[in-house]
Amino acid sequence: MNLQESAEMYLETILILEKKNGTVRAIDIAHHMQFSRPTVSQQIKRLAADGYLELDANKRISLTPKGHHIAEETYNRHNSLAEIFIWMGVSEQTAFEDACRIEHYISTETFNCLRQHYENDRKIAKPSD
Amino acid sequence: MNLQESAEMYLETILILEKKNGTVRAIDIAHHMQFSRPTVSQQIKRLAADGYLELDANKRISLTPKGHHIAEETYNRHNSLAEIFIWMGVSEQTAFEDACRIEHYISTETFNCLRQHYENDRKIAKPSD
DNA sequence: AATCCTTGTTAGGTTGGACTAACATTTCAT
DNA sequence: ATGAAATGTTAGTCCAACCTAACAAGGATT
Repeated sequence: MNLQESAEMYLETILILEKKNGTVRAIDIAHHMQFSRPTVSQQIKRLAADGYLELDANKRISLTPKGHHIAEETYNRHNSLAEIFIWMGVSEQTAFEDACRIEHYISTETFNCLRQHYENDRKIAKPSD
Repeated sequence: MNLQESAEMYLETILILEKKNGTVRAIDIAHHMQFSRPTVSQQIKRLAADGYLELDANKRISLTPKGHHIAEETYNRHNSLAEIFIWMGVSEQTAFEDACRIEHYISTETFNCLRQHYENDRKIAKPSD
């Protein structure tokens, strides 16, 4: 699989907008990601061609199972990483921003170890103790 | 400052080669990074123009203080992150590979919290305990 | 029905960072 | 000292991912 950061960001954004609005248009993605309409339009076309999403007759965007899977994975990773960083004392904003970049570069192995470590550790003590 | 990943990688590589060989040529960088000679030649020119390194009469490359500072920072971050990941149970290879990508995207704040956490935690117990 | 606003698309440009082919220069071995 | 090998540079290409300008299509209002 191993998509580029860019594609993962689009898919994650679509998932978020789906949860929030029920339905997703290109313009919503453009607003959310702060990209121009043409840029989003092109990327949507590419992601559709690659089977990550589909457009209905009204240009509503929906994730295919393949796209949904990646979106969920990215979304979960993002939130988990942020949670861990916050727990370690990072400010909320920085934690989310860093998580958003790192989520695309961390391997499953390292991510799992990090989460495992966090869960074990949390049982014993808060870092402030 | 906030250099691109690419530039940081060049500077870190130069530092490593400096430590290893004493002196650094473009070809050594090309071999180490697996890039073509022209690619390295161009990037060296750019980094020199931006004041990160200098070339002597024999085209030997040396980091300016500005370049050295970034190289050291990147290098340390790389090694620290790898160390932390390994400590959490990640395999050596994955730890270094992930660290190499993440080092360019993690903020100072998050990096510090991570390292702080690691150091505190290590005093108490190894993760295997 | 004509118009306007929103949304999407097309065409073409820019930038960063890689590439190959070809040329230039330096170094080294004989 | 000369010819070959190694190294560096120039010129031009490619690709991903962004951009703006301009056009196209649809719907709601008057």
